[in-house]
Amino acid sequence: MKNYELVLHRVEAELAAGRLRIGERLPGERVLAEQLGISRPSVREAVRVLEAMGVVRTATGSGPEAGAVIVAEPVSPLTAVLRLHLATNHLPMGDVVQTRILLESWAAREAAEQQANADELEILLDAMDAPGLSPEEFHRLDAEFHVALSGLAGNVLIAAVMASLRSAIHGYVLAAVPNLPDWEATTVGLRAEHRAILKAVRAGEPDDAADLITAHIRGFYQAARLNMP
Amino acid sequence: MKNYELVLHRVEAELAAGRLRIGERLPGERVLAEQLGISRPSVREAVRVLEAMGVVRTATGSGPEAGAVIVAEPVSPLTAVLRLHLATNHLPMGDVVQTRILLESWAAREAAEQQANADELEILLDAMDAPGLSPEEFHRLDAEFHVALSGLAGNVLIAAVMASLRSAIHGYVLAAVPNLPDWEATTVGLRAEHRAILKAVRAGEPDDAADLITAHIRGFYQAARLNMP
DNA sequence: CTGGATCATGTGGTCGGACCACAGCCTAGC
DNA sequence: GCTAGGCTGTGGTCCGACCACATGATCCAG
Repeated sequence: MKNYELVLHRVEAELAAGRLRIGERLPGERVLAEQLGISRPSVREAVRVLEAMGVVRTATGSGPEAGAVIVAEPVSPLTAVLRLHLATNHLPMGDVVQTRILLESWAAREAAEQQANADELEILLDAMDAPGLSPEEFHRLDAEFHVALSGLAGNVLIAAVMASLRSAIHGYVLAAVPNLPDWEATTVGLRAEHRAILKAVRAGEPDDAADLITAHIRGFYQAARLNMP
Repeated sequence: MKNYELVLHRVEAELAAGRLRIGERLPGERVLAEQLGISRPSVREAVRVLEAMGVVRTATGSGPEAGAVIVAEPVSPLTAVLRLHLATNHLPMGDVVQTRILLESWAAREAAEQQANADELEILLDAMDAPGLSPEEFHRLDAEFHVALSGLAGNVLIAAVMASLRSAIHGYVLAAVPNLPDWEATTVGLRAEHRAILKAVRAGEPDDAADLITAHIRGFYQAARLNMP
């Protein structure tokens, strides 16, 4: 058992027992080190891991905002894991796309069935109609649209995974933009597809919503020649 | 920019560029520290994060197995993230169950359509027929069956997520066993359902396979009173 | 008495150096 | 030629120190 794992187990146990809640602060690194009988560097390694896992947020200084504060931020660690494993080329892009299709078509179907409030989606689509958007800006709004749509289904795990997928592939998608024959024409098509998806969700047509978003995702990846399932 | 992030970015860049491949070793901590102009503790914090992310595996000693070796192990970090966030109670168990149903029914459907080789599943089911299995042993085999089934669809991301979900909830499921009215009777039912699922996959009946596994998962969580969607 | 400038305090961030345990390699001795 | 021992390089751990930062108490001037 490595020393820093003592801290990880301790924190996880206290979280599970409810003795540590979101918004509260971890004991100081020096205190933690003395309590567990280990050195401050070992504690720091554990805190770094917790930070990477989205469980704490560290800040210098004093006051209630400083120190290691318990948070619940599952998106950034999932993003980091996916990005790193995409970088190793042991996570095929095709599998990511397939997963997106599965999650998003489910979410669209659920959103349509629940007649979820889709006003936020419309704001994003309006923003995407602005002329002269750079590919980077356009894709960021596009990602926000897809993530927001996934969130409508009300499942925080699936929403987090979707947000992570989008963040992780952000760079790859932008790098593939030059593969597109005509960027302007592509945005026109994507915007129209988004509107159609929104319409289906609002109309309460689960099958239509799911089919439209499946075609939307598949179509883009084929056009951009990001290798496909 | 914190110092240890220098290492993370460096490693991710080298992975993406193909200069670091799986099985190769990271430079020694002392070397890395000097190359980046930072201290060894900072390097160590970064290595710990990479280890937690399943990108490297560290070992002491000398020889090709020692040091920080590049690996691709996405399951353990995903498991850790899910476990920690389950511990914070900001990840409802119901959402996890819903996600399982979505992923596993998809995987069962795919496996049935592809007529994937399901021999491994049968070995697991035979092992589950052994009399006198403890709930812990039974559930471990059960988890293996579900993960193996998810793997048949051939999507490494979905398989990794499924494996993580099972590992993360392992403890919670075992803790819920006392809620069951009759453990022995439950195992009889679960085994029969597993056989039915396997049969549907082998028969190439995607709809049946998906429906059976959905009912299988939902039924167990309702019986064990792990809160449901 | 009021208000702003200043310092004390406690936090994480970083560093250098030191020592240990471990595993493989290499060499000296048989 | 073979074996046993030491050598070397790896991560694992610790100590002590200093820095940067944000806060809040304190002090002094008005």
